[in-house]
Amino acid sequence: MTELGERAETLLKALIELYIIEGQPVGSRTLARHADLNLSPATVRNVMSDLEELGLIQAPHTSAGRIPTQLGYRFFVDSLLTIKPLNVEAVESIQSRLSTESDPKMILAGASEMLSKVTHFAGLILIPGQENARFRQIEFLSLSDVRVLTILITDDGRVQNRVIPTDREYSEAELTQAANYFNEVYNGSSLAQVRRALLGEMKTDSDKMHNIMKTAVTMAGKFFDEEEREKDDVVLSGEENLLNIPDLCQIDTLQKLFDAFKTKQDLLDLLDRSMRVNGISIFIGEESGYRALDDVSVVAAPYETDGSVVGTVGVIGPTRMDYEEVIPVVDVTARLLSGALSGRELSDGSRKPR
Amino acid sequence: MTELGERAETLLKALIELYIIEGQPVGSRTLARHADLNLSPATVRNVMSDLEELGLIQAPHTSAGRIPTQLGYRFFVDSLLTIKPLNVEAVESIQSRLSTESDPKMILAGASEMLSKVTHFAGLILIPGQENARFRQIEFLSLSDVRVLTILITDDGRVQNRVIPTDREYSEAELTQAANYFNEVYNGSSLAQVRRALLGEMKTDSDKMHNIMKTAVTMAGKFFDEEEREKDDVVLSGEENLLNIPDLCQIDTLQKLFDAFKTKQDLLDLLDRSMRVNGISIFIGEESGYRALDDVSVVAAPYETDGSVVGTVGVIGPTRMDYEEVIPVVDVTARLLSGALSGRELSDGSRKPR
DNA sequence: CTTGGCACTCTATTACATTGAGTGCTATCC
DNA sequence: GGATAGCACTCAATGTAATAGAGTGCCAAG
Repeated sequence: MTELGERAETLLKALIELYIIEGQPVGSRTLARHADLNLSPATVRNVMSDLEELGLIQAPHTSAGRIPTQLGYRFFVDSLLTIKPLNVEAVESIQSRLSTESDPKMILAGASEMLSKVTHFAGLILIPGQENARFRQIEFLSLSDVRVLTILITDDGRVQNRVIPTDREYSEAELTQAANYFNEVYNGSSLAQVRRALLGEMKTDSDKMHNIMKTAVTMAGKFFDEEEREKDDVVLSGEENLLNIPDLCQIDTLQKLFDAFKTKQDLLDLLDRSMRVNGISIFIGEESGYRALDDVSVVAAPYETDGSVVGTVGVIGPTRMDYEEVIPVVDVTARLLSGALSGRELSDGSRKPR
Repeated sequence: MTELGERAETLLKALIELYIIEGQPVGSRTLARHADLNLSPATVRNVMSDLEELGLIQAPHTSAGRIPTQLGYRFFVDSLLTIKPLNVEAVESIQSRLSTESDPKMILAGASEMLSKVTHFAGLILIPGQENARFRQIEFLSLSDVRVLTILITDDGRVQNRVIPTDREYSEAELTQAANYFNEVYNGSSLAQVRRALLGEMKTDSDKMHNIMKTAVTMAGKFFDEEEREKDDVVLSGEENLLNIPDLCQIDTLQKLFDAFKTKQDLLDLLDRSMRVNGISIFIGEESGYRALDDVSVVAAPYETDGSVVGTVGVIGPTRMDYEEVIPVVDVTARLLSGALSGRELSDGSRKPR
C-alpha cells in the first residue's frame, strides 16, 4: 500500500473515530476542528480527497461528508488503533461471572453472555470440540424394545446423550456388560482415538468378535457415527441487542443475520478459521465472505485450556463498532476464560491483533 | 353481548377475512362486492357503523376503511370461524417429521419446528415437566476436588446433568456407593416423590444416617434443589420468521418480543396457563396480559402422553394471522405429537444423520 | 504547501395543491 | 321501514416547488 503520510493517517483516524461515535458522514470543517492539527477545512478537504482516491473513505453523495469504507476500517484496525484502557468494572463483572460458575458449559455460555452484555452487541463462542476430550465413561440404557439411550461422559465434565434406534432388542445385562467392556478398553483415551479404534473394529470380521464386544461396538459405532463440529458447538447470546442498532435497521439485513444465527454453519466456519490464527481475528463487513455477515463485523479471540487453543470467543456487531473498545474486551474475556477453564490466574501481557 | 344479526355477522366475517388477506383497511365498496349479500355500499356502511359502535371494528382515520379490533378478532374466533380444510401435504410432512425422530426431545423440538415451517410464524412448545417422569438412575462422578458431576436419567429417556460444588472431596467409591443406594431406594418413583422424600431426609437429624446415605442425600439434595418449570422447558423455533412480517416491522415491537424470547418466562407462564385449559387456547394481542406479546397472537393446544396432558404446542404470530388455517394446524400437530409420544409406532429404523 | 473565497451540488425540510378512497348524512324509492 | 343513490366532506397520500444548509471542488493569492 502506498505510504500515507502522518498527517493523512491522523486525519483518517480522527474521521473514523468521529464517525464511529456519531454515525454521520464527517465533513471537512468538523474534522478540522476535531483533529488537533490546526489545519483549515480547505486543507483537510485536499487530504480527504486523497484518502478517497485510495479507497479508504467515501462520500454517500456529492455534498455530504465522508464515511470510512471497509478498506478504511481495515487500515484503521491494522495500523491506527489506540486501544482504550479497559473498563475495570466490566472486566470485574466478567471475571466474577466466569469464576462463580462451576459447570464448564456454563462458564463457556457465561463468557458469550458477558460479552454481549458489556458490548451491547451479540456474543458468540465456539466451544471446545470433543475430539481432544478424554473418554471417561459410556452407558447404554434400554428405553423401549428397539431404542437404546447412550450417554457419553468425558473428563471435562460434559455429558452427551443420544437415543439410538437398534435393529433388535437388547437386554439390560447385555448392555451393562457392553458398557463395562467399553469403559475398560477405552478408559482415558481421547475421543479421537476412540473413534479411530471403532472404525477399525467395525471393519474387522464381526464373526470373530465376542458377543459383548460386538454389542459395544455396534452401539458406540452408531453414537460416534457422525461427528464433526456441529451446530451446538456455537453458542450465541444477546442476539436481540442487534435489533436496536440503528445501522442494522433494515429488516432484510436482520433477516439474513438471524437466519445465519439459526443455521450457525457460517458462524462455525468463521470461528473455526479464527481459531487457527494466532491472536485476535477481525472480520470487517464482507471480509468474512458470508453474505449474511456482509453488514456486520466480527471480533474474535481464541482461548485455551492447559496451554492449547480449544475454541474462540467473540462479538458480532455493526461494522461501525468501537473497535478500540471491543477488541480489548474480547481479548481480556478470552484470557479470563482461559484462566477460568484451566483454573489459573490471568496473566497480564497484552496481545496484538492480527 | 348484544345480538348481532346474521347479516352483520356475515359482513364482519367477510371484513376480517379480507383484512387478514390484504392487510389493508376494508372499505364499504370492497366489502359489498366481496360479501355475497348483494347489498349496496351504502347499506354496508350502515352496518359497519353499527359494528364500530359495538367495538368490533375501527377506522384508522376518518376516510379510511375499517379494520378489526382485538374484540373483533375475539368474536371472530369464538363464533364466526369456518375452519379451513387441512393442507394434506403439510400434515404429512409434520407427521413424517415426528415419526422419524426417536429421541423424545427431538420429537418435541420437531413439533415446534414444523409448526414454524408450516405457518411461517414462530413455533413454540412447552415440554413435559420432569415431575411426572419416573426416576430411573442417578450417577455421581467426581470431576475435580470439590465438584461432582451429577447425572439424572428418567424413564422417558431424558438425561439431565449438573455440576455440583461440594464442601469436601469425595472418593470415587463413596460416590458410587451413594448412587447405588439412591438408585435402589428410589427406583421407579416419580421425581415429585423423590423430591418430597429428599426434603424429609434432609430435615432428619443427619447423625443418625448412615454415611453413604448422607452422601447420597447431600448430592441429590443439591441437584433437586431448585426445580420448577424453567427456561429450558420452552423451546422456540423459527423466531426469525417474525422479522419479515409486515405487521411487526417496528423495531421496538420486535425488540420487546425477542427480549421475551430470551427470558421465556412470560411464554412459560402463558403456555402453562393454556395447559390447564381444555382444548385450544387463543390469546389475541393484549389478551395474554404480557406487554411483549401485545402485538402478536398465540395459538396453543395441549398434547398428551398416555392420556394425560403434559405440555402445550403452539404458534406465535401477528394478530392479523389466518386463524382459520393456523388453528387446525396447531390442533392437528398437538394430536400427532400426542400420538408420536404415546402410541409409539415402529419406526422404520432409518436414522437421520446429524 | 496552505488558505480564503466562491460557485456549485445535493439533501432535507417546508409549504401547498391535487387526487382518490371512503365516510356520514339525507332525501328518495320500493 | 329498510335499502339505496346522491352529495358534501374528511383525510392520507402523492406530487411540485421553493428554500435553507451543509459540504465539496477548484482557483488564485499568501
